[in-house]
Amino acid sequence: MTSAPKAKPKARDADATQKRILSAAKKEFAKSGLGGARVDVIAERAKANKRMIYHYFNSKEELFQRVLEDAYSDIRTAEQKLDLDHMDPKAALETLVRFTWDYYLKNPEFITLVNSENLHKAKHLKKSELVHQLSQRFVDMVARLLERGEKEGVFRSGIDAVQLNITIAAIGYYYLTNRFTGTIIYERDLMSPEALDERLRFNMETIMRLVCAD
Amino acid sequence: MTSAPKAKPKARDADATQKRILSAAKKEFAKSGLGGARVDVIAERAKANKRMIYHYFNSKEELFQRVLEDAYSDIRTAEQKLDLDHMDPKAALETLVRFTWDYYLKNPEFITLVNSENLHKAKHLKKSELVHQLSQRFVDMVARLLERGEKEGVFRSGIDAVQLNITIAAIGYYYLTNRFTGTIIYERDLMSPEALDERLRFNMETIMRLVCAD
DNA sequence: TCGTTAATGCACTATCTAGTTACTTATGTC
DNA sequence: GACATAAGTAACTAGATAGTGCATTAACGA
Repeated sequence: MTSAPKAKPKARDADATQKRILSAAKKEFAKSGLGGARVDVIAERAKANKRMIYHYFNSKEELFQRVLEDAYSDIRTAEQKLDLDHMDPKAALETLVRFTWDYYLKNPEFITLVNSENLHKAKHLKKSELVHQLSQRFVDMVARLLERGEKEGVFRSGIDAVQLNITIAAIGYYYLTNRFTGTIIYERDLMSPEALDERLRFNMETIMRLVCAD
Repeated sequence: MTSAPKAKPKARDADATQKRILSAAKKEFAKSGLGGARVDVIAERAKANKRMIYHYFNSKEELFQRVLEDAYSDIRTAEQKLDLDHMDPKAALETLVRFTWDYYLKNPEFITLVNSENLHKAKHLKKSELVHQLSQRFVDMVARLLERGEKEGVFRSGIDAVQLNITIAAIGYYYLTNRFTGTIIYERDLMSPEALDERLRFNMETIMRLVCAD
């Protein structure tokens, strides 16, 4: 019989549904920001009912907060896995610069989410204890690296770990987040493979010149 | 007599009204982004009627485009006034780095507007012939500076003007646009006068080490 | 003084959107 | 196998929000 395949009763799976919602929300928030994101769009893309979003996450803002927390968790976890403590200082620094660039490149939502959160003065991140802890660990890791390099005489002394972290992030982040206006202003395709390679090389040079002893 | 000052007939002044609208729009767009901005709020803050906005600017998007164009015009005009061509190359470069930082600091709306425009893939800026021309002049100015410094032997050779421009902007822009999440992650007040001074010094060092001959 | 044009104001609408109410259906446990 | 609980759905609402229709009034030249 060719009877209409009657919307199958659909197996129930709370975990899977939450994951689908989070994934859809990440995309939508990244694309349109917190304000521009549409709850209905998230529901549709998650193949869930809008009611489910409120069932699991209470409100659009709490959902955003959760998406943001997960995004920070992901990058901080990946950074820890670099295991910089067991590398030669120069190599470790190069690894960090390259990792940061690659991560932004492969996870463009991260950048847009952070932008959106800053537009809202970080009011969601403030509430997250988890992010707090992860950040601490991250800064410490870079501080140890600087200390080690200094002791070995390959890094200059007196470099502040926070300023360095900000700078490493900045030179990759800015290039990528402003790629659309950048393409117009500089009349150059900033996203071709060659352009991306060139930028990574330039960034590497910038940081090594800044940090390494003369 | 204490008669109610009967809403005075209000002198008509097309120019002044447009300027008030543009100024209010800049604030509102910077605060909430294109999507989050409310036309009613702009009207109220401009002490104009909402009808006026549509009378002069046709739509919310066209108003945004105009605000954005004006913002780019302003910074590019200010840059030209630096008159870098008549300064010693090193001093000129320092001047540019300091100017860029100061401009972002004193015009925080500029940053937020650019962020918002990039969220929308620069579709408004694409239409602007003016911005196109101004950008060209700006890149040329820095290219001349690099050339001059190279000839005098104070700058390294082979530095790309576009990459340098992007980097100078990045290290200031990122710090300021992400100051809210940054404050949380680094557990440090990034906006105190001392912190701002320190950042400018760090940025100056970053750029000079990158550009100057060893 | 008159008439044309441009500036201004008010009230309205069509549409959208976060969040909810009230319901149905699957799942696993005793 | 029935009961309790959690997963899922559809239709609705109250409030916003971009954009308009239309009437009114100032400015200014003839």
